[in-house]
Amino acid sequence: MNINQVQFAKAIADETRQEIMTHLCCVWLSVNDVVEKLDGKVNQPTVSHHLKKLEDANLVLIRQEGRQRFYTLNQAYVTACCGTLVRTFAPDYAEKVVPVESIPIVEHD
Amino acid sequence: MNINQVQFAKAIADETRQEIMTHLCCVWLSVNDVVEKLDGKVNQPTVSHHLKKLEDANLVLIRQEGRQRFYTLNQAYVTACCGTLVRTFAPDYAEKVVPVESIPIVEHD
DNA sequence: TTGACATATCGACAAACGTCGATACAATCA
DNA sequence: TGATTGTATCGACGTTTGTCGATATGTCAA
Repeated sequence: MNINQVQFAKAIADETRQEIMTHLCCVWLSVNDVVEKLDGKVNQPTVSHHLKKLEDANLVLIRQEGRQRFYTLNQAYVTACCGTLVRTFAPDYAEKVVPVESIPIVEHD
Repeated sequence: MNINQVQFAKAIADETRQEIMTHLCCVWLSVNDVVEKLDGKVNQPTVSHHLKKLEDANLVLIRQEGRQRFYTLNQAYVTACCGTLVRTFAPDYAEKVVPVESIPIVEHD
C-alpha cells in the first residue's frame, strides 16, 4: 500500500472526520450508526461524504452486508502513515520510536 | 505543550507546506532561503504565510538574527503529535510502537 | 539620514471544502 | 409488484484556504 502523506493529512484535517474516526475505532458501525453517534451534529449525506473521503485515503475498512455498509478504522494504515511522518519530519526521533518486533532478543549463555 | 490534533493535521495538509517542512528538517533557513529552495514554485509572501501557519501550529522553532528570521522544524512536536495520533486512532498498535527509553533494561545474575 | 535589504501584512481573487435538502439507487420485505 | 429502508450522489450555498502584487515594517550600512 502506497502512502501519500498529503492525502493522509488532508483526510484527518477536519474535526467532524476525526470525530467519526474516533467512533470507528475498534468497532464496526453502519452509516446510520455513525449518524446517530454524532447526535445531530451533521446529517446522513454529510457522513457519507466524510466516509468516502476516509475510504479514498485508505483510512477505513469496509464490509457490505445486505443494504448496510459497515466501516471500521484502518489502524494499521494510521500507524504506517504516522511512522512515515516521523521518519520524514522528525528523523532525529525516528530511531527512538521503534516497533516492538524490531527489538532484538538477546540470548544468554 | 498542548496538542491539538486537528490543528496539527491542518498544518501539514498542504503540499507546499510539507515541501517547506522537508527543507526545514534538521537545518536552520531564513525566509529567503526557503523561497530559493522552492525555486519559483511560490513567492515570498506565500512562504511567509505558510511559515506563520507552521508557527501557529508549533511546528517550527524560530531564531531572529538581525533582519533575518531563521526557521527549523520542531521535530519533537512532530513526534509527539504522531504519537498522540497513533494512541487515538490506532490503539491496537500503540503498544507495539514504543519509545526506546521505555524499554526496560533486564538485569542478569 | 538615506537607501537597500529581509520579512510581514493587506486586499483581492479563484479554488477547494463542508454542509445541506432533494433525490437516485439498491436491497429487503409484505 | 409495491413499499420501505439504508446509503450514495447531485446541485447549491457559504466559508475557508492558497496565492498573488502591492505595500508596510523593521534592520542594517554608508
